[in-house]
Amino acid sequence: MNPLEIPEIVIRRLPLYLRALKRMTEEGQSVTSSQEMASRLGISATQIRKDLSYFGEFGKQGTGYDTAFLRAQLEAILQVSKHWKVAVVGAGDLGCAVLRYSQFEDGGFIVAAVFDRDSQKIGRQVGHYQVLDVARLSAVVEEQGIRIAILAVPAEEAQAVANSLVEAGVKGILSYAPVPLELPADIQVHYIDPVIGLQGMTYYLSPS
Amino acid sequence: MNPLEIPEIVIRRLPLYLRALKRMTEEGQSVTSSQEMASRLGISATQIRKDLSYFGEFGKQGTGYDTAFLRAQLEAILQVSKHWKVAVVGAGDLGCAVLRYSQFEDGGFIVAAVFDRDSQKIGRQVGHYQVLDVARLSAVVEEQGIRIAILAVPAEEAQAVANSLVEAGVKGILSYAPVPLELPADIQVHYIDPVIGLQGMTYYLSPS
DNA sequence: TAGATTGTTAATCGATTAACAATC
DNA sequence: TAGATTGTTAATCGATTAACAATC
Repeated sequence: MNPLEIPEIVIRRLPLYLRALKRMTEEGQSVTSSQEMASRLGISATQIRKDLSYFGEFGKQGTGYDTAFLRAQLEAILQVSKHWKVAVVGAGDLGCAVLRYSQFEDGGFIVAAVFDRDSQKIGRQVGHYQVLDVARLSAVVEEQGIRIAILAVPAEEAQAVANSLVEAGVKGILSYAPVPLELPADIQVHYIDPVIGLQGMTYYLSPS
Repeated sequence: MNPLEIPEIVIRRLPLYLRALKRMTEEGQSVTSSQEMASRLGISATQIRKDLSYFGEFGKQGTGYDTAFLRAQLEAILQVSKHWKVAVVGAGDLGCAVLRYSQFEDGGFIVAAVFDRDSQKIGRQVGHYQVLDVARLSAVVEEQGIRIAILAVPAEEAQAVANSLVEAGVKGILSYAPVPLELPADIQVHYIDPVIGLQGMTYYLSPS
């Protein structure tokens, strides 16, 4: 089965399955079922089984799934069995919060470098990292073979920084900047914008 | 047309349209077209017109849309013409970054209270806010009529805090905690998890 | 008028789900 | 064996898109 044929929406659900399985293995639970995962995640059991079936047969009829095995399979599929180096651009409040957020490491990512353009911040220590001059971005990204970046710069700078990142070899960008980036089609981009999330909720709230 | 019939996926795109229109009006652009918005947002022009048509006829054939008018319409539809009070729970790195994030106010939200359970943090000043004891959460949320909360507490505490919030009258929760919340069906929940976002990208990256 | 662009219909495309044989 | 649960097919459901009349 050609991986290119797997719907992106399926791929986007796999990390949720993986997160649930991690928790189960950490809590010592060795077996689960599509039914149980479904009730935890609020996704139908059929959909979970269908999603997994794109990649292989991981369960046993009558029994369910071995949590550790399925977890390892999903980590392999998502390519997070090993850690990816990540560059963080922008050492403001948000960038710093990102640096101190331990979940990245658990999830398969290690911050390899932090950049800012503000001379006030360059050289400072944040968490275990020293903030580097964004002028060195290309050089460091290339040297270290960094493929993933987290963008935590103001909206006005986001496109320019994203361009530099891509030019330096970055293939995936997680952007916190509230602006749609224009990048080559082969670059993976994911946006995080809390305001967009909130505005999608207020529609459903009765007016106050 | 019954608002309940409008697909959620349509509602979720409206904030993106709104954001683009805001930018246009701020830049002095008075007219746009579905075509132009499409190319900015990476969404098809047909889809944008279809989405808008659920709510009315906002454009002029041959001309396009008045940016200020359409912006105002979308703000009304999404109910963000006025500001919503928001409670932030958790005054760690992430909570503090949220407090200093100016986009919320532009987007229609005002932080009305900040809570933490750590006595080290209670009473401290963060941005313009004083951190309150989470024990006072119910009382303050009820008093102030707060309907929306941002959850920035550790995974283990998230469900319990969410329960308190809902009991106190909160109807929408934006959660940064990496755990699926179990809440009544009428409560709006939106999750933000950067790790989930990154793991959905690594699938597509060639192994390093 | 000619050109542009909307709003909408119908066709297409894709995702979800119900049902069930296989089998542990 | 009986009960449980998988993997998969086919049917259903829903979202996107192509096409175009309406009209500014």
